[in-house]
Amino acid sequence: MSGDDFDFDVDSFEEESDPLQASIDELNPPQAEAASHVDGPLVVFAGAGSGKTRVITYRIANLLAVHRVPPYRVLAVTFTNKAAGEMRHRLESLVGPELARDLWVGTFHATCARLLRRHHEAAGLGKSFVVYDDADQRAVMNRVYKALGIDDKRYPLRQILGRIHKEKQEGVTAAEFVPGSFVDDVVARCFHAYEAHLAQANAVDFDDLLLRVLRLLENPTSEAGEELRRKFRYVLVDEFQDVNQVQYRLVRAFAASTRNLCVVGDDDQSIYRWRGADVRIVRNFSRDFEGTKVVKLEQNYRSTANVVAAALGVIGRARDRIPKELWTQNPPGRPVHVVQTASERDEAAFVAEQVRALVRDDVSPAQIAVFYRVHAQSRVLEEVMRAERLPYQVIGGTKFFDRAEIKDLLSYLRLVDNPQSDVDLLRIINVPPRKIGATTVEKIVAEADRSGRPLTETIPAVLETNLVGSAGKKALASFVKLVDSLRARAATAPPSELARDLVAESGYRDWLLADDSAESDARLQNLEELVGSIAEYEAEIAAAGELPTLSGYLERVSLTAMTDELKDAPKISMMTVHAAKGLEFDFVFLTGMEEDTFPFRSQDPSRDDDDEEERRLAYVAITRARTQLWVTHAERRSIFGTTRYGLPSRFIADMPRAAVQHDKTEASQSSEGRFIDREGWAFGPRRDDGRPPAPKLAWSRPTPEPRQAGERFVEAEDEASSSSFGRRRSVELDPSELPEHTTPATKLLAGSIGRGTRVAHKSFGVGVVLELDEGEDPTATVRFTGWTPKRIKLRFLHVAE
DNA sequence: GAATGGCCCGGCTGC
DNA sequence: CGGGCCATTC
Repeated sequence: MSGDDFDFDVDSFEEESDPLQASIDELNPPQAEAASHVDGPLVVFAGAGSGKTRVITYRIANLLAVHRVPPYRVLAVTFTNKAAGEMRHRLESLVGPELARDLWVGTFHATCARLLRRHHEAAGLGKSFVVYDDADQRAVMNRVYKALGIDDKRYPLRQILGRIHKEKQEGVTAAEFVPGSFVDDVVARCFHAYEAHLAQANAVDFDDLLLRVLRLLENPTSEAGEELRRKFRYVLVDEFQDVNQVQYRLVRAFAASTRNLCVVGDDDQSIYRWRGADVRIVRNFSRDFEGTKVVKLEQNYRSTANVVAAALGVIGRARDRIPKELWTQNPPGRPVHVVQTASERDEAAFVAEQVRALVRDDVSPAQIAVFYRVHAQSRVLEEVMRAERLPYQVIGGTKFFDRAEIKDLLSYLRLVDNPQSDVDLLRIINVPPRKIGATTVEKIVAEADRSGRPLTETIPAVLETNLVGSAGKKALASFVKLVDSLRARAATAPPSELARDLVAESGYRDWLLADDSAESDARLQNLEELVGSIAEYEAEIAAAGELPTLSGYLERVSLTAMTDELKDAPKISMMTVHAAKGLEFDFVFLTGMEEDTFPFRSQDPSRDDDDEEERRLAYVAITRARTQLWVTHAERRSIFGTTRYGLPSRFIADMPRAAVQHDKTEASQSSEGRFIDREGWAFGPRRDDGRPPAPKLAWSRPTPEPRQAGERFVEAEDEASSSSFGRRRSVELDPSELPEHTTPATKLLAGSIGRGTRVAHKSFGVGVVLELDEGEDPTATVRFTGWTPKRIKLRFLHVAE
């Protein structure tokens, strides 16, 4: 990629720049300033909903169109791949697809991965290096523990790994690490061994992606470093409040030659301290860079005045803020609804009821979001959404790429791509079972550790010796043959084809087929889906005029944030508050607003909880809402097997009374709501503000249904049917019209239900009978759409038409 | 050597 | 509550 002599098609360009000028004129004065002040350091403090994205895109468009900067000399760092995609998309319509395509837009990790591929040699990596994720790191460390004889009980692996991670985020390498305590000696030994294993495997972890580029940049004698230092003329970083030390050093190094560095952030929205982010970096930016221009965007265009007021109430009590005042001209809108619910089920039922009402009023589900503090809270919400037939998608959490079969297939692919990757080899060497047992594997690993060579090289060597028996040798030899043939195929076939063949040739397909269960069926489908996703990738890359590669696909998989999965399908989005950063929705439900849940309190006393960060997190959550916000809290919540009785979150009390309306579900029977006053005093519900008392809400049934003795069946069913959504309407099936405790089921059913009968359950919807257990109390095993098969007594079922 | 069942432990946020 | 690990059994 050479020089500045980039040739523009000026004529076609002029036409495009007119709408650009028109749009810049629409910006308010500080926005326009931030977009057009292009030279020298600039920090933009962009309040929530202040039109930040707009400013950034116009700024870039301005650089390209007015200042004629070649696009490949502009680097824009975003927080998620999705944000990068959106930015590119917007720029396409501003400056045209050709220019937008050559911009460097991406996350720190994606950008560094791309640069490393280009400069892998200088960075000391093989061409097909792989990126090890969390699980891979643990696998490596497991092996290190075994080799060094370290006791996992005394030194929990996670803790040691976490420590190494923390050091790397500060830019500390194994060589530079100075042990300061007894435990640190263990950390140091593991650190060295861990790095050695990664190097041997031609692998990097997430931290390495950044560190290795940084090392190049900061090496004055490296040619690649010199190239990188001159590469970008303009550097722009979004969500700057969440950068860590390494990222900051990267940014500074990229911008060192020109000082054209623009950072955009909001210290009030800094929510990744636990990941090494340091708010002080954005706060001190203008001190670090002499002559920094400071712009503050303080007008909120996104939310109603009530939502803004609630958000300000929460963030106003934070310490250490850069002084700024968010304001809005928007109409007040509806008050923020704070709703007390009885339990997490009641809470979920309430959310579902409200969502249903919105959808009935023609609100697109895509404009509705449900937030929670931790993923564990999503399960109940999901169950109710499914039962209610409400279209939803969960962002993040353990999903597709965490499934065993997907990881297996990916491991095969990674091993084919990078023979040195021991973690991957170990994962699949006996999956499907091919008679290479634990003992054999241990021997090979020991030999590899002894010789310091990757397993791929060790296995053929072992075959020459008598370390393993003849049966083991035979099994190993056929495994080697398999991998070799796959690798040969990879040289010619496109990745998706390779993957498809792999499923068959590895024996994986037969292995799953042999197990004739519904589950293995689903796993096979998952594999097909993965193959499909590879094909999708190929089509996409080909459309961009590039060559799809296995490495490229694998890298995309490892770097794709879960938030990025968010499709624009008309579905309700459910996600953690962290994942919600940078997004906005018309209608937002913020759930689990109880002390200890949000603000979150860790069970682990050694972890210092950070109340300030929790507060900022709450601020982020609230400011995602455009039109209306519901804040729900439950009196009791089952979490990790125990029931917790929680007081409403302190953040609720921090919202100004005038902006908030308090309600309760009927199932919430507690005498009075208890709110923690700012001074810590409890007082009653806030009905003293001149508003009439909230109407009785109708989403919960008046009295809980009497539980009949001996009615316990499958636990989930029991809970579901006694929860408050039993009478909810649903689209395909209307349970409210089903008699609740009719006998017909049992009587009728005896004759009319059998294998394959379509039946209905008031909570699970429609399903198919897999098996019938006739007896005293006939029970059927039923598979409902979207659920794992459940055992249900016939009297709770009805024949579906 | 593989499959299955019990038990213990961790338990958040994520590139 | 659920995943991962280990011991037991086939």
